[in-house]
Order: sequence, then C-alpha cells, then structure tokens
Amino acid sequence: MEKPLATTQRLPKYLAYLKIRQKQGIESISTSRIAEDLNMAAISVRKDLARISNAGRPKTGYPMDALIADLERFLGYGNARDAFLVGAGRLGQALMGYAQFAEYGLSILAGFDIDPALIGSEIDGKPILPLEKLPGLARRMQVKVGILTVPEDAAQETFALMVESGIRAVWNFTAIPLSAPPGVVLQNENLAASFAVLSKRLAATFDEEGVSGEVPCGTFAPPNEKREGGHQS
Amino acid sequence: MEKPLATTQRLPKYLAYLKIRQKQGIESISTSRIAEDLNMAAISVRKDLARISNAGRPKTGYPMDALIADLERFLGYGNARDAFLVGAGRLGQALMGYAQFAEYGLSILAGFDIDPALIGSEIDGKPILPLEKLPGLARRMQVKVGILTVPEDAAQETFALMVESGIRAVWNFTAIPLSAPPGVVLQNENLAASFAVLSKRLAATFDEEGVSGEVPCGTFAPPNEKREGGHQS
DNA sequence: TAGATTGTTAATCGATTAACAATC
DNA sequence: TAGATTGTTAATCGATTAACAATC
Repeated sequence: MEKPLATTQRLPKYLAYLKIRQKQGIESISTSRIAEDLNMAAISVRKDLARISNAGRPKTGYPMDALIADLERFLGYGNARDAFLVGAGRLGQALMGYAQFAEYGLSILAGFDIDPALIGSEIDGKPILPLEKLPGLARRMQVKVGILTVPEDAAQETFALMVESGIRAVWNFTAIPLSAPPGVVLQNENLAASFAVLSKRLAATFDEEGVSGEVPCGTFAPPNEKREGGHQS
Repeated sequence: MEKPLATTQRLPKYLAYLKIRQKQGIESISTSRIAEDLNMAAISVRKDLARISNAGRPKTGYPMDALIADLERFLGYGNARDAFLVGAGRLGQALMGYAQFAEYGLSILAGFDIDPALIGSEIDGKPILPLEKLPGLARRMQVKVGILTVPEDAAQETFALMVESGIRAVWNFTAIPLSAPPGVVLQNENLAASFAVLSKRLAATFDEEGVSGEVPCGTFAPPNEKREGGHQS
C-alpha cells in the first residue's frame, strides 16, 4: 500500500512549475493546463494530483494556493529541513550557495571539511567547520539530513561518521555506491552517471535518424552481435 | 522495440562499480556478486547485463575488461563527448572542475558567461568565454552537448540560443521546466527536486516507525484527510 | 441547464521477478 | 561428471492510460 515511487519523482516538478505560475499571479489551474505546459500526459497529472490533494473542483480546476500547500505538505516541506554538508570543495561550496534550495525547504546550516585552508571561511553566510565538530553539532542541533561531497576515497568512512552522528538521510554526490544501514535513507546523486543517460539518449537520436555514419567503434571491442541468427539444433 | 529506460539508468551504476573493482585487480565477476555489493536483486543484474553483453560465461561470470568495454560501448562512451557549459557561476564552475566526468567520457571544453569579471579566467585549464562566441564555436567545433547552469530568468532564452547554435543535447540544471523542440534531447537535473525526494523518503521512514510524535504540521495547512472513511451510500 | 473538469474504476502496457534449460 | 552461473521464456507485479460517472 506504499505509494508509487514514480509519482513522488514527478511531484517536485509540479511544485516548481506551480510556483512560477503563482508568481505570475495565476490563481487557479487545471490539470490539462499543467500537462500541456509540462509536456506530459494529462491523465497522468490528474491522477498524481488527485492522490495528494482534494482541492480540485470541476470546471475551475485547482486553486493555486491550496494545491501548492498540499504539495508541500505531502513532500514534507514546511518544517524546513536543516542539513549539514560534508566536503566543502568546489561542488560542496556550489551547493552551499545554491539559492534554489531555500524555496524547497532545504537549508544547509554549515559545511564541514578537514582542509585548514577552508575551515573558518564562509559561503553565503554559512560557516565551514572542522570535521571533528560534526558529531557533536549534529546531535545537539538534531540535524538529520547530510550532504556528502567529499573525494571518493573518503566517501565510505565519512558516510559512516555521518551515520554515527545521528544523520538519517544522506544525499551522496560521490560515485561510490554506498549501502545504507537499516533506518538510514540514502540517495545517490551520481552526476557523471546522469550524464551517461543524456549521452545515451543523444546517441539513440542519431541512430533513429540513420545518421549512424561513423559507428562508435572502439579500439578493439569485437562486433559482438548478440544472437546473430545462425541455426540452432 | 526500444530498450527499457529503467535499465539504461542502472547501467552507469554497474559501470562505476566495475571500475572500482577493476582497479582492485579483480579480473572476472559474477552477476550475483555485483548484485550483492550493489544491494540489488541478482536476477535484475543478470538480465540487464545479458542485454548489453555476451561475454558472460557459466561458472566464471563475466571477464572484467570485456564487460566494462561492452558497457562503455553501449552507453556511447569511447567517442568522448565534448560539451560546452553556459553559465559559469558557482555551480557551473564546480561542474567544470568535476574530475569524475573524464572517467565517463565527458569533457567540458569551455564555459560561457556574460559576466566580464568571469570572462577570461580559467577553471581547471578550461577557459570562460563571452557568451556571444558560443554559436560560432559550437558550430565550428561541432559540439553537440550543452550544460545549462544560468540563473532562472535567463534559462529560456539561453536554451534557445544553445539550440540555435546546433547543440542537440542539453543538461538543464535550472529549475525552469524547458520543453525541447523536436530533435533535441533535454535532461532536467533539478537538484532541489531531487532533494525533495530524499526529504520525502526520510519522512516516510519516520511514519513507518511510528515516530510521528510531532507531526510536521505546518502553520495553517488543514488536516485534509482524504477519504477518511466515513460511510458511503 | 449545459459544459468543463475532476475523481475513480477498469484495461493496457511495460518492467521486474521467478523458473528452468543451456553450458562452461 | 558435478556444480555453478549464464541466458531465456513465462508469470507476476506495478504503473500508465483509457473510459466514464460525479459534480461544480
């Protein structure tokens, strides 16, 4: 009786879109309009929203404010989530300064690092602290969300430290596939892997168009035509 | 007859994992081992790999090198993809300096921006150039992949410029839901939205544990219990 | 009332899992 | 040969789409 995961992934999209519309002063909106603008199937939007809100009214659609409120409540915003970031390198600093997060109820309170050159500095008013202060502060401030942006070789042990410190949800930006102990929510955000998907999609587009011209034939990889027919007994 | 999208999203994970194993000197590996380490269903890994490689051998599993080669070929690596990045702010700079990409065959050749303070500087040896040079360079160098990391209000027009410049695949890091014209591959990477999913999963964990103690009750949002039972005629 | 739009139940579709035969 | 592991076909499961009744 758990809700479909796929839906949960679409909801933030609706929310981002609705906030833009709200700024434009629009006060109510129909699922068909959302679907059109977001380039999605109307029935899909209708079902998703029916699931998390009952503010919809025939003929007029959803009141903007109520829909946004329901969406945020369902997604667990409102009680803004405080997070600690570990690994204040370039990516870490970029995330600490990412204004967008505030709109979604995420607030990075501080960054942690072991580099003395970074410790003591601030990003957007948020301090970078020595890593050894993480356990104490996380417990004292009841911070449950952690963002992991350390170098690969430190990923595993840093993750362990975060879990020991009472952090219950980790957003992992390293390429290391960590596995979460029971009770800990882990989300891997492998940017390089995401790019791979894009790359694959672009290649597929060329294939469809028959622009296959020069095949991406590697150096040695054999033709490798799977089940190329032949005859079988 | 298109392959399942879900599979494509798992493949980069295997690749990342296998490369780590390869560095450790492991020369062959079984699907059950991969599944165990990655905490996935064994049958699922078996089917995914069967789809893209025929190097598997009963009893011994897959030779490491062949499997990695097949994986990379399928994902369209090898012919490394050159990309331009537009919007060299904090996030843009972090991506330009993200070493991980190289391992996956992505190379960001240059960044573009309109800020005179940024133009002329370098990140990891990659120049930041004035935006007006994008169209000419993209065409001349045949760059087909673009990364969009501009502020929200510039997203739409910058996207249009990239498409006009001949870019065929755009990795969109802005929260603006762009829609792609035919022939252009668009991948939205809304970091704030990704966080939302994590946040939701953490909340769900608390629910399961019955630690609901203090409900995440916002300021005003009404109870809004959908189909709370009642009786129906 | 008439019409548009929601909410829900049923049908389709696709992906995951299971079972098993093939084979090194 | 015996045993482990692959590759493939069939069964299950879940999500998406379609159809339609409810209702403002």
